[in-house]
Amino acid sequence: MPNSVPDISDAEFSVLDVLWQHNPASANDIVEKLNEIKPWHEKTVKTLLNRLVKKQAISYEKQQRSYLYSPLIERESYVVKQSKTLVDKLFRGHLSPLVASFAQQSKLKKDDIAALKSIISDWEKEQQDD
Amino acid sequence: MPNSVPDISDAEFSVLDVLWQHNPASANDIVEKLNEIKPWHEKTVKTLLNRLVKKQAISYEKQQRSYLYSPLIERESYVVKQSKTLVDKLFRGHLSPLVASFAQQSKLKKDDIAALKSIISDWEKEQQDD
DNA sequence: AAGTTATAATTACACTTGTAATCGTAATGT
DNA sequence: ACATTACGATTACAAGTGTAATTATAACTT
Repeated sequence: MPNSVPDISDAEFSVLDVLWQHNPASANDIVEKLNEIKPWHEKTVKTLLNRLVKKQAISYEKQQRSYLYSPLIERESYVVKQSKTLVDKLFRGHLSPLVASFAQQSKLKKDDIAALKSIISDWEKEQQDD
Repeated sequence: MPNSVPDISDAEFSVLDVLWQHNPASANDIVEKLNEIKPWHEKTVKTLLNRLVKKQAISYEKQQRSYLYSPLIERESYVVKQSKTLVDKLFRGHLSPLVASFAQQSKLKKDDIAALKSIISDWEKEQQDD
């Protein structure tokens, strides 16, 4: 069975996101990195780490006195799951209305357009191959 | 100040989504409609309606003994806010990686592709106009 | 008018989340 | 060896959520 991704709260996600960037990492490494962004108390971060361990989202390995943490789930899996959940909920599974919404909000940049074109042409290429 | 959209839980969203489809509606109308999808007790739905009223997401109008509820926030506003939140969180504000992810998961249908092309050509047209 | 009933309002209660503080213990300094 | 400290583990506690049950009240029935 592929990747069953547990529910992860917003605060927990921020911790995970640091771990995805570099791992394994000690609690202190994570606290330091996080503090560039979030003014969270060390104790808070440790709580979040514990909860992530309980949820089996991360693992640790004892190293002397402290632990080295690593992600157990991949960012990709999480991203795919969350994206699908949102698109299903808001657009009944269809992606294009989301893109249209961004377009209407002028949230599309030339980079995005170029990327979209490339995605489309790849998609069309693959259609032929089948 | 434009639409300040309150935080809305998943269960509350389901109720709101029924109201967006047809309003105004009585609590019973909503319960009935919702029960096509969710096996929720009438009491549960009433609780959710109350919470939505408190959050100022919906309003009501007394009609004889019961109330008629209507949305106070537009679905569009909610959708825009949630979409932006997700894209900011997962893709640092860039939409195209989300589309790429869907493409990779084979979640793009011909309809989506056609819609995307149209969005792109509109976008390009507008660039000229400026 | 009194009893019954349909509604809304209030209360309940366990679980999750944000945000730590405190406790126990193993390592470190002196 | 003993005191201090640096960790992780346990506990805390209010707000939000899911999921109703109970209570108050206004309307309908007889």
